[in-house]
Order: sequence, then structure tokens, then C-alpha cells
Amino acid sequence: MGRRKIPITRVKNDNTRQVTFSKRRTGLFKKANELSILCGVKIAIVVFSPGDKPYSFGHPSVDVVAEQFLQQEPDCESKKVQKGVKNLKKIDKFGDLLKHLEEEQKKSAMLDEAIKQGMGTQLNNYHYSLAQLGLKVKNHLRDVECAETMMLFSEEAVEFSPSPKPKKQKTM
Amino acid sequence: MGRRKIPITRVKNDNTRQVTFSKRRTGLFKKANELSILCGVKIAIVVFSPGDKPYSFGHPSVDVVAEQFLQQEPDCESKKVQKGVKNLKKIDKFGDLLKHLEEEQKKSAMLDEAIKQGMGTQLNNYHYSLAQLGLKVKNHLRDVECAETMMLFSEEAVEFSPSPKPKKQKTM
DNA sequence: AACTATTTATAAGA
DNA sequence: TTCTTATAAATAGTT
Repeated sequence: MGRRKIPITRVKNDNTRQVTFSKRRTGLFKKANELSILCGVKIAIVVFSPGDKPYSFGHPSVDVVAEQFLQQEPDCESKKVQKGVKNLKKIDKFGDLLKHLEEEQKKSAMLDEAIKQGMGTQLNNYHYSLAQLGLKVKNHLRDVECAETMMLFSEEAVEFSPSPKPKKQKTM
Repeated sequence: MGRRKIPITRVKNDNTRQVTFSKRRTGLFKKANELSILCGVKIAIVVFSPGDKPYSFGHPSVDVVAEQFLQQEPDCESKKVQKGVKNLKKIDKFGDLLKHLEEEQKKSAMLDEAIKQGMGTQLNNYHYSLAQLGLKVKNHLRDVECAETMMLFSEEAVEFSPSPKPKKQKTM
């Protein structure tokens, strides 16, 4: 799609790579925007530049899409989970771990209830705390090298805008 | 980019819209793949079809990208969290809830350790159990209508594959 | 940032 | 859904 055909392998020259990134990211977001409009669908993209700066696109917002993505209830998956839990119970060696897990789930339910009681302005505080808990849980999965996670974040829904809050703002 | 130029407005015919979605989604994921390789960057895309079926693309995986995106430390955000936690401690009414939360985090650490001890074939079972826990956590956040969550599910990290586990599998 | 020769994506049709 | 192909659109190299 240019003066010459290029092989799809990492662009070696730093500067060229950054230019390619800028051009193609723009093109990608444009395509995503068209897709969302033409088909009336929700979409979210998150990408990090070669300099590790985050860029995102979302319609109607990254949040909304991520939210929906996580809410899915996997029929077969849930079966697997249940099956897994049953097998788990058969294994003495991990019996107490299972107990811990169950306790955590009960507490989750408690928190859930308590939160519903209504805590007005403190909702957000709890919210953040819960988010931290969620992160912990997720990290476990990562640690055991299972990649079936996903998550999101906060702040404004973005359209064609470089995401805010870059962790380490490097060169780009 | 076809026999004719089309205006970027919602495609009215249901069938045509679905066809357009399929073609453009494929094209978009291809572009995303090229971008990730050419520039050596991480990227994740989540999109829902007109029938609300989820599709995703991630390099190296949706998880990894989401993880990094959420781990960014938005100066103001992290301050808010810390501030929130502090305020939380000052509020007697919610003191015990906080304790519960802290306990859960400790247990998370325990689970983490135990898992690292090595559990071979049972890893996946625990993984699923943990995923359930994560789901619980997420649900809390959703209940309080804050979208800064994260969660997970299970099964394969995806590349060019329609995501599994559609909640309500409609027409497409 | 612009330009443009080329490659690539895709709308319509089968 | 998959394929074909005329045409629109993206972009690599250049300025």
C-alpha cells in the first residue's frame, strides 16, 4: 500500500518505525470508526506505541465495550468451571485452598450486600478497593501463566484521542 | 474501497450490514496484526457484531494489553485511590468492611503462594475457580455502576478468533 | 506534514 | 459463507 511492498516484519529503523506506527494507528482507528458506524456496533482498541505510550479508541467508549466484554456468561465455560471445582474437591492436597476460595466468595457476597445497603459518597472508595482486589485476583492468573483475563480501567471514553495517564512518558 | 464508494452511515439492509461487518472486521484485525508486528507493539481489540457476538484480537493477548492499560498510574487516579482508602479508614461505619477486604487480599497472597508451589494438572481447575472469584469481584463493581473494573473469564488467549462465550447468541 | 506511485481493502456480484 | 474483480482507500518512500 505504498511506493513499495514491505514485508510484515519489525521495521528496524527507529524513526521509520515510529512514523509507520503513527500512520497505521491513524488508519486503524479510522477503520474502527467506520466499522462502528457502518454496522452500528461497539468497539474498543487499546494500543501502545513503540515508546510505550497508550492510545485508545472506543465507540461508544472503551469502558462500555470492556464492560460488556466482561459481563459475558460463557455457558460452556461456566460448566468447565463447575467441573473444575468438583474435581478440585476430590483432591485432598488442595482441600484447604478450596476452602479459602469459598470463604473469599462468601465475603464477596457480604461485601456485595453491604455495598447495596448504600454507602453514598464512599462508593467510589470501595470501588477502588475492590478494583485492587480484582487486580490481585487477576495477577494470580497471570502468574500461573494462564492468559484468560481481561479488564479495564477508568476515565473518559475516547475517540481518536491518545489515552491520558501514560505511566512512563517516554519519547512518544 | 469497492466497486462503489459508500457513505459512512449505518448500512440499512440487515444482511448487507452483517456481510460488511465480517469483511471489515477481518480487515481490521489484519491491520492490527500488521501494526503489532511492524512496530513491535502491544494491541487489543474487542468488537461486538450486529448480533452482539464478541470478537477480539490481541497481541500478545487481550489480557496483557488490558493489564498494562489498567496498570498505568494516572497520577490523579492513584492519588484518589490512596486518598479514598485513607478516608475509608476514618469511617467507622465501614471499618469492618475494610477488614474483610484486607483479609481477602491476604488470602489472595496465600493462594498465590500455594499455587506457585506447583499443582501441575490442577492448575486449570484453580484457574477456573479464581476466575469465578474474579467474576464476583467484577459484579460488585458493576452493581455499584462504576465501570473501572476488571475481570476475567477463561479459555484461550485470542488471535484472529471470534471470542467464545457469547452471552446470548443471537443471529450472528 | 504533504505528495503520489503503488499496494491493499473492499462493495458488489456470483 | 467464499470467490472474484473493479474500484476506493491506505500507505511507503520521498520531499
